[in-house]
Amino acid sequence: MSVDEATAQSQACPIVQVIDRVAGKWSVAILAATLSEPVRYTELEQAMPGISRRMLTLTLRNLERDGLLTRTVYPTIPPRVEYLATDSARELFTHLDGLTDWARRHQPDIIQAVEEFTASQQ
Amino acid sequence: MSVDEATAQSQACPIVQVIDRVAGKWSVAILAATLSEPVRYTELEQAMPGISRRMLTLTLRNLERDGLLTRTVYPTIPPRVEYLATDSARELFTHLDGLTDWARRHQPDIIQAVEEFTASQQ
DNA sequence: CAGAATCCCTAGAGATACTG
DNA sequence: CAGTATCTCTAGGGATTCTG
Repeated sequence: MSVDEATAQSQACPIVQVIDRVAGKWSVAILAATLSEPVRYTELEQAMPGISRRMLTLTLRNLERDGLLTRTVYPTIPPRVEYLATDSARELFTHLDGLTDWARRHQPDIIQAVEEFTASQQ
Repeated sequence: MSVDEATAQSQACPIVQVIDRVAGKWSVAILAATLSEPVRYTELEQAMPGISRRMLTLTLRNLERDGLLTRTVYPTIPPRVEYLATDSARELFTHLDGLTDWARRHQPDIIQAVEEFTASQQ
């Protein structure tokens, strides 16, 4: 691939779109938690140690907006809201497996590269 | 996968590590441009329309630090510096193809989902 | 040519308190 | 229970200027 081709591809690049959609600090974790079964708001809050209500709600809204998550409200008292990943999100996750493998295989290399680089900067 | 399993996986999650490494605004584009041949600093600057020198240098340094890019200095006058993606980065990119396919296939769905969601918020 | 240094501004994210 | 509403802080990123 030439530099120009790379540039053109990067502009409307599908990969960039995927990354943008999933780059949030909690997005992947929340999707992973809702892949196989509906999960309630409070369950998610407990499953994500350290997340604030604000970020939980914001991330859920974004995922719902992008069609990666469905939000189902049961109008009971007290209210009950369940979140479930869509087929689209499940399919996305199958493609993430390749990346996961890469990360696992190259983790030592990366750590070493970072150490060497840091050392070379004194 | 249970909620707890998803949580545990998300903590030291390899996927999160990959995303963190590639989530920068210009990282993927720069890697793509240097995949097949060494590219000079100025060539990169011209190939990435809109990038500032600051971000170009910062992104290059991060990629170099993570072992995804090599930086070769030719001590000539004027100086000449070439950047080239490593094998590690090239292998990473093969795994990005799956994501690219997903993005291309689901682009219409996502656009529609966003439109419907926006509409439903009045 | 290939950067380093500086200033600034905004979006992402945390903490806390309030509510249908 | 499942959210809003504020306030705040930091890091990512842009614009501009300086230099070996």
